[in-house]
Amino acid sequence: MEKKVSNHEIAEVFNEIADILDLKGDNVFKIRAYRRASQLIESLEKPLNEIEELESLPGIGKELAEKIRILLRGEPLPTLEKLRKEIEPGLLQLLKIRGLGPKRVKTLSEKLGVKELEDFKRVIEGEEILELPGFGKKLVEDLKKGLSEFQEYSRRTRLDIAKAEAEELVEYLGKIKEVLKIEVAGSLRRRLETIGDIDILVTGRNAKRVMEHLVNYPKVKEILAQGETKSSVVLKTGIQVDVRFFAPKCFGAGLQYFTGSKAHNIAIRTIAKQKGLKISEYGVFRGKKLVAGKSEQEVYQALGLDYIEPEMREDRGEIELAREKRLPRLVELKDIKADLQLHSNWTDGRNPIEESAEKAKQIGYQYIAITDHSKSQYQAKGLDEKKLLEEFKEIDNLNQKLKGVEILK
DNA sequence: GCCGTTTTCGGCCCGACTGTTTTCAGTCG
Ligand SMILES: Nc1nc2c(ncn2[C@H]2C[C@H](O)[C@@H](COP(=O)(O)OP(=O)(O)OP(=O)(O)O)O2)c(=O)[nH]1
Ligand SMILES: [Mg+2]
Ligand SMILES: [Mg+2]
Repeated sequence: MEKKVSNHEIAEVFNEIADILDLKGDNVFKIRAYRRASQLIESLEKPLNEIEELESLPGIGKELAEKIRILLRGEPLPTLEKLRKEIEPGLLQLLKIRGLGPKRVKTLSEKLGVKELEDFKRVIEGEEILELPGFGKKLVEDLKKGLSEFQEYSRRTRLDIAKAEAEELVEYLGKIKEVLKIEVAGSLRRRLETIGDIDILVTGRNAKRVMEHLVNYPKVKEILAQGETKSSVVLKTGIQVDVRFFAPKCFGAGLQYFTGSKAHNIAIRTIAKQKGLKISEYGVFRGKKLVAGKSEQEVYQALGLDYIEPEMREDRGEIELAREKRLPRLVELKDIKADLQLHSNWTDGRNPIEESAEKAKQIGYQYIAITDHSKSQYQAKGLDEKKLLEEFKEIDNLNQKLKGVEILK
């Protein structure tokens, strides 16, 4: 039987290639091409082996398509095999430590013979490291913190957990009068399933005051950076929070930037450039003149694009659709008309049927279906014939009683 | 490595914060 190679595995390969090239100091644009491909593949819903024309994917050309085909066949990739021999493989994990990028890892490797994590743990406690160019006392202290976070926390957080954490922080931030408006941005706003960090955008009168308020949040464990427009902290849960402050006149451009994704940003900035414009988080500019920035709609409009919902901003073809006015309408909560899979407290469900029906009506459902287990599922308190008929009777009665929602059985 | 109604070669997004820097590299968003 043929071994199935997942999109994730292929994305990992391209990311590893990018990391190795980075350590070797290779061409930054080539590295970006590998990283972009990795990100794209990670975000695809369809398995790569079901995609007819790999070259039609944005950022996938002849070379990468061929490499994907090799990997899909389950064969080793010569490029990767060769690159792996050129560096110490143990160095790759060091890149995940905050504060350690390719240049510093390279220095540690060349000057102190660091080959892997264990070596780094040793030299970070020693004196030699302070002799290295660019490695001062403060940096070494920061790297120690980066190391302990790397060992302590998992890399990404589930959306629901991050969302709750973000809402709590937003409420706290809003307490001071200098804050006018707060928006959650980044992958949380794009509703990815997992979140790398919480990105929050604030507008108001006094940036300094806002940043002071942020670092005084009781759940802050560590301050990574605190500047005039941008600060980063780590919460006690290990989740990182990035906060950016903007004046109201560039709030839209700021939100557009901070929502991302990175690939989407690069794509729209490239389009702007072709049109003789420049986009940054401060607005859309023609020369020095600000032409858009108050709202996100303005930003997209300035590029001749329809507004793109955050959930679609992944540079997977949404920009082309926006240009052609062919973007799909996303399903919203109000579009959901029914729930056809509900258990009740007649079996293993938590709520009485009436409560579920009332709630359904409240959130705008037209009908629900009760699908309790039958007696073949005795471990889930499945109903026998007699009980089932009794339940049907209750449902009939409820349907008489309740208006505006129907219960199916 | 990718890409193109300005290009098939020569570009490739733009900016903030920090430390050790005497003018900016490195890392990160
Ligand atoms: N233009 C531009 N914007 C960037 C870049 N890196 C990050 N951004 C913007 C877009 C991102 O969505 C946003 C927040 O950065 P993050 O690193 O937190 O990424 P994001 O939240 O998308 O994903 P995450 O779940 O945190 O890994 O900042 C960049 O290199 N260029
Ligand atoms: Mg983020
Ligand atoms: Mg972030």
